[in-house]
Formats: sequence, structure tokens, C-alpha cells
Amino acid sequence: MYAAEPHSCGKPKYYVLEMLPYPSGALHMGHVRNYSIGDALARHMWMRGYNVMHPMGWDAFGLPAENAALKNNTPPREWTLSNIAAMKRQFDRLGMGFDWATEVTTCFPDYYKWNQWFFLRMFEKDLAYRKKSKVNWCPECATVLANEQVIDGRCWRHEDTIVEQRDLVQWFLRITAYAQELLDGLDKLDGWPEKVRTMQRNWIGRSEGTEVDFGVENRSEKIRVFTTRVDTIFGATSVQLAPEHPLVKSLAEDDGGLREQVAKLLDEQKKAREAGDIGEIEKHGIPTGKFAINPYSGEMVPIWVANYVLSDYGTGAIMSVPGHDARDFEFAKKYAIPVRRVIAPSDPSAEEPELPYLSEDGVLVNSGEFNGLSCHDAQKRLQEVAASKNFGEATVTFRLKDWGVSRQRYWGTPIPMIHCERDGIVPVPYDQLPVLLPEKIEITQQGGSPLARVPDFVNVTCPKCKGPAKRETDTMDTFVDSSWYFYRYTDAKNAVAPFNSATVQYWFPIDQYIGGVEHAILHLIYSRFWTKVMRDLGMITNDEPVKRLFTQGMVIKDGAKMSKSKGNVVSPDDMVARYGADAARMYALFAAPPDRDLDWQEDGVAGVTRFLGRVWRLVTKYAPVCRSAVRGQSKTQDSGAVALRLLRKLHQTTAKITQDFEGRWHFNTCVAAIMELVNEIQGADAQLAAGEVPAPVMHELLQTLVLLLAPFAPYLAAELWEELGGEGAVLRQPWPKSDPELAKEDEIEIPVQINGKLVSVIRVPAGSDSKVMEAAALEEEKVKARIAGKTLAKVIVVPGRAVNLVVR
RNA sequence: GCGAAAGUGGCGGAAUUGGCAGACGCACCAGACUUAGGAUCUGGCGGGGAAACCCAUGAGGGUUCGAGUCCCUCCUUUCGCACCA
Repeated sequence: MYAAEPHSCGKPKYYVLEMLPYPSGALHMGHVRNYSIGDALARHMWMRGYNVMHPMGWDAFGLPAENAALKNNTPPREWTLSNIAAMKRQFDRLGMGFDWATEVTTCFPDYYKWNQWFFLRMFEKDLAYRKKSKVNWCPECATVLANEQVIDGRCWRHEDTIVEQRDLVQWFLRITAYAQELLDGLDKLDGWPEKVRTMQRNWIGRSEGTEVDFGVENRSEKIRVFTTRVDTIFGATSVQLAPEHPLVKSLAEDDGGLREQVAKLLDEQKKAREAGDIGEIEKHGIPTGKFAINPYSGEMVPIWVANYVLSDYGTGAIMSVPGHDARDFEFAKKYAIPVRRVIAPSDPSAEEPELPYLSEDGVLVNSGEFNGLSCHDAQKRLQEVAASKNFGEATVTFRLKDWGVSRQRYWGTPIPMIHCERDGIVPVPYDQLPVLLPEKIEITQQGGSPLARVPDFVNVTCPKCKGPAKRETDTMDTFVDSSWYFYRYTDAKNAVAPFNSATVQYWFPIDQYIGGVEHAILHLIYSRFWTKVMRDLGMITNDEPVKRLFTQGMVIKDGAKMSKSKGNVVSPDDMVARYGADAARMYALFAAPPDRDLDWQEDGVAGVTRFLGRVWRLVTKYAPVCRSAVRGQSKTQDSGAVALRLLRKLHQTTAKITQDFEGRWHFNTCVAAIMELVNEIQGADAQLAAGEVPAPVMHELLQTLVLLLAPFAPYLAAELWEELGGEGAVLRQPWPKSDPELAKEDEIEIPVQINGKLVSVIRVPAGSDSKVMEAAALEEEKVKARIAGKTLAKVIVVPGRAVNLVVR
């Protein structure tokens, strides 16, 4: 019933997707909200006649399975699969219309085989590589984390655990190769929230500038600095090195005192990082006693080591220009380093602004042959000089780093690589994929990957030399799994390729993706990267995976995020048991607009249950009348005022909801509109009971009501559809159309203001022109009384809206 | 510190473009039905006032015939970024 149809079905396609859950064992309210939104949209689009893909799967690898294994002595696979089964039952109880035929479970070899396949392809393209590097280590996870998984110096899963820095050899994916394209692509993603695009822009962190080599007095080394303001280089009065800069190490070799002080600086830096406030660190520095040579001026400036210079941004060294940089100014004041003006206002008669002068609006002074150039021109000119004299160049620096994907854990995709003493790193041949994750192994949280202690797994034959070799024992970051899972849905059973390209081309890009904003720079940047890689491998033609992204708000309770420690967790199962799935879903849509946080109030759910009960009683009461309606019988001919009024409300409601699905997505007001409609029908109960509304009208009223309800309360809609004698499944019915003629009011209420203050309300025929409205307003008793004896200075009439009388 | 979003009854929230502030729901109050009601139905429900009316959308100013909505200043909350050179 929920399956997508073949491409040849002739219908337009619509791919609606919600982020797949981690199989923790139970859905939470955030899930209920997320999937209620997606499911309502899928059902609506289905009824609108689209070929809808609405799949679901499981992000099934990850550390919690290992923790559970340790705790309960259950193998991760078993734990994961039983969780999936339990959560699937929850989904079914909630009535979520997923197509389970295309279910994807990332911990199954038929899926992770393709992670390995992609890894090998990336290795061939030099997009996967191994290097020793400073990496983030979470002691709690006992594994490495990607930069994106470190938040304020803490682990994204353990917010109390400080991430350590370790030097390790790790596998990386070269996401930086796409940094510029990932950035440029954001401009075109106008279906994405601006917030998410901004977050990604900040994360990518593009910065244009210049790299310049400073010489070092009496040494052959150079200090390469990165600056965005090379135009201020004549104002550089010192050079500042990061404590971990290689030159610092070499200077400290024959200077024990320096070594000690640098160690202190490093320690401060580390502590600040751990406290999550590197921005607040008190600036500290040590003069090395050595001098650097400004390549433009030949000037000698002291070399310092400073705790605020980061080794992993830019070149790990900066030129310090206190006259034109706030931070350098602060530092220079503290250590009595000279401050020099090198930028003056363009207007020579203007007063010289106080230092530090940070603006780029000005001309160079005290800058030798470059005096008089504007900042902008000077930057260009200085870059040209540096390039021609071979001591520097224009560069672009990104904050984005390559994606470290090695994890020293068991429950993940094995990295398909072999270490051979003779041949080095040898990829596993494609025909030997998948590298299966061994089962029945002992899991511990210490001493590296658990896989390293499985001899059958580790010891292999080198594919090249056939000699003994060792398998890579790290597994992949689980964000690899979720970087391309939505492509697999389109062709989930494919045994010879990750997917069929033509099928993907039909379905992609995803028309609507729905999930939490917490993945704004994790999953959502990785999957954009993966899409670009697959495109460059010739597998797909789209540049971006997702056309429209929607980030729903959080579900909170009593003003706080639901959490076990706060004891304010509401269980979906409990809600379904007590109020029903329809009520729980509908409340999740009704209580707040989808993009805002939602405060879960149980009384509110009870209210929705009451409402659904009213609908049930109303529809079943008049179902016999509806069933007696003769097909094709005229609806409006012999209808009285009540019938026409109800039909009008019905068609207005239909128009409102239809319009909302097309973009605004204020489902809270859609539910409210349905409630209003029901209130109006119910308010006419006496007339209905007296038979004043003809059967064909009752038929249209109630059938349409049920259809409007179908995306929001699927169970009730299905049952009532049957009650009304409707044929086929509700989801197979065409979405109701609003007839503008029937929806039109014939008389409208117009507020009448005097000097902008509301005085009265008049009723005029719809479409009345200004003259008619003005006349009617002036005729109104209250208005008459108010303007008696005064001068009518001006009359403002907004047709169909308002009348305002300006009197003196 | 920088950037973004938000601030409306006792509560969640309505108010496409400036045009009746408080839709819809919750809670509460009153009534009906009832042996009973945590069921159902009907009505009320921003504040002041007997009423006519007046006041009210975080605070203060402005634009306008008219401002919850647009502009300026400030306050508060949430989120993101933060020695990024």
C-alpha cells in the first residue's frame, strides 16, 4: 500500500524523507514529531497523485550497542536487531506509512559492503588516505572523534567528557578537496533554512589572505605566516608562534628555560581548550630573544611564542600588527611592544583615528614604496611582489579539516585495508568484499580496537605478495553509513552495485528532507560531500542530495529538553496506549508550528482525543444519511442556507489546508481549521437532525472531512471512510479540491474606524466597491453618533478590508 | 564579543500582503443531562469599569488615516560561532 510505483507510472515523483533513527530500543517524542510531519506530507502527496517514496531504515552501527554488550553480555548484533524489531512495532502502532520493502539496515553486510566499496574507490582517487595526526580522543568512547563530533571541547555523545588530543595514525577522507564547492553550493540551496546554511558556511570557514615568509636571524629556516591583512605588514612589530610550531621546538633544543616556559603555555592552551573557552584565555607570551626579518622592509622584529596562536589554523604563526588588530593591540600593550600606524584615512584632512584602527578603508603610510595605495590595492600589489620574489603568495585558508573516519571500535564497518610488511598498505580486492565483521568476539573498552584481538580476522594473506599480512582493525565512523543511505533506498536489494544510477536519477534529489537541526554540520555536510564524490565517480548526476530541508523544533516538557536525568521523559508507547496513535500524532502537529520548539502538555493530547471522539460520533451519526445519497444528485440546487454555509466552510477549510501543504507548513493551524469545521457542522446539529441539509451535501461534507483528516489521523480516517461507504483505501482517494465559487462569502464584515480607532463593524456584500462601503459606514448608527457635529476630513476605504474616517 | 531567531491572556499558540488582537486547544467558571462522571452537550473566559467606554502584543521612540506586523534605541530568552590571524 505504501510502496513507490515504477518510474513508468506516469505520475510525478516525490521523495519525502525523515532522518533515520539510531535503534536505541525505543522511539522518543522527538521521533514522533519528526515522523508525524513526514508522514502527513507523504500521505498528502500520495492523495495529490504523486508517486511517493517514503522509506525508513536504521542507522544501526555505533557505540551504544557495544556498551549494551558490556553491560548485559548481549552481542551487539542481537541487541541491535531486537531494538529494531521493537521500534518497528512502535512505528506500526503509530500508523507510520513507510515502505518497509526498501528498508535499509546499515549494520547488514549487504549495506556496509558498499561502504567498503566506496572506501576503495576513494582510496584509488586519493580521497581516502592515512596520516599521523593530532586527533580528538574521547576516553568514554575509547575512540577517536571527527572534528565535527567535538562540541566545545567535549564529546558529542558525552557532554561531560573532555576530549583529549592524541597523536595517532588514522584514515581520513579528503572532504577539504570539496571545501570550495561545498561552500558555493550553499548559495543555491534556497530550499534550506538560512540557519543551517550559515552554520555550514561558518564551519567551512573560508578566509582569503596571503602567506608570507619571514626570515629568521642567523638561521636558514623561514617563518611562514598567514594574514588577511597583508596591507598592514609594515606595521608588524613582532612575530608570534604557536607553542607547537616546529621552529619553537628547534629553538628550545638549546634553551632549557624556553622549553620550560613553552610547556607552560601549551598547558594553558590545553586547559582553555578543555574548559571549552579558548576564546577567553588570558593572552600570554614569551620572547624567544631571536628576531624575524620582514621580507618587504628588511626590518628585524622579535619572535615570540604565544598561547593564543593555534597550531592547527593557518600556518601556526602570525605577524602581530598592534596598530590595526584588536587582539595584537591588547597583546602589545601588555608587553610594551611598539604600536605603529600604517593605515591612514583616505581623506588627508581628516583627523587620524585612534589606534587600533581596524577598518580596511584607508591608504598606506609608513610603508615604504607602497605608501598612498588603498588597502585593497596594496593587498594585491604586495601579493604580486611576494610571488615574484618568491617569499609568499595569495592563499585561501579553510577552517574545515579532512574527515577522520577511523574508529578503534568493533561495531562498525571494517575498513577494507591490509597492512603488509613488504607491500605496505594494500586495499582488499573488490571481489573479496565485504570484509565481514566477525561475530562472537570479546568486547572491551580498553586497549584499542576489539577487532585487533581476533586472530582469524587480523591475520590474512597479502593480496599482492601472498605473504602473511595484517588486516586494518579500525572501523568506519558511523556517519559514513548515513552519508549515502538515502540513495540505497531507491534500490535497496541491489547485489551488484550500491544502487542503479538510472533509478537514482529518477528519484533524486530528495524533494523534502526532515530532521533535527543538530545534524546541521555533521550528517548534512558529510552527505553533501559524499554526493559530490559519487558524482565525480560517474555514478550520479545531481550535485546536491537534498532540494528542500526542514528542521523541526525540539520537543520539550516543562520548559526543558526531555531527558532521563530531568525525569521529564514522556513515552510514546504510553501516549498511544492512553490517548491513541492519532491523538499523539495530531497533538504533535497541533501544539506548535513544526519549526518551533513544542511544549508537551498531556492535557493537550487529551483534548485532541476528545476532538477525535467528537468527529467519530458526528460522522457515524450521519453516515446512514450519506450512504443514502444518490451518486450524481445535485448538491446545491435544493440546498438551504445551512447547507450552503457548511459547504462554504468546507471549501474554505480545504483551500487553507491545501495551501499550507504547499509551503507554509503551519500544520497547527491546519488542525485548528479542521476543528473549526467540525465545530460548525456540529453547531448545526439540530438542522442536520431535522433533515434540512440534503443527503448529497452531507455526503460531500463528511467524506471531505475524512479526507482532510487522513494525513493527520490516519487510523480514524480509514475507519470513518469505511463507515461512509467509501470505496478503496483513503490514501487512494484524490485530495479534495476547493471550489472557489462555493468557498466565497457573499457578505463580509468590515471594521469601521474613526481616526484609526475601531468603532463598529458593518456588513456589506462581498466585492462591494469603495463607494458602497463608505455609504454603509456613514449610515451605521454608532458611526453617525460619533461624527455628528464634526468635520469629515478624509475617508480611507480599503476594498474588502476596512473603512477609516478621519474627523476633526 | 559576533551572528540568527524569538518575546502576544493563567498555559500552548492564532492573526499570508500594515486593516475587527487573542482563531483553535488546554486550564478554569457556570448551566444542562445524569444514580454517578475525570463522559457528553450549552454558555462564559486579556485587564479596568455599573455602563458608556478606556487600556493592552517585552520597554521607549518614530513612520502611517491605521502598527503585534515596518524603522530606530534598549531589555530578556534561546540557538549558532568565537583569540580563525
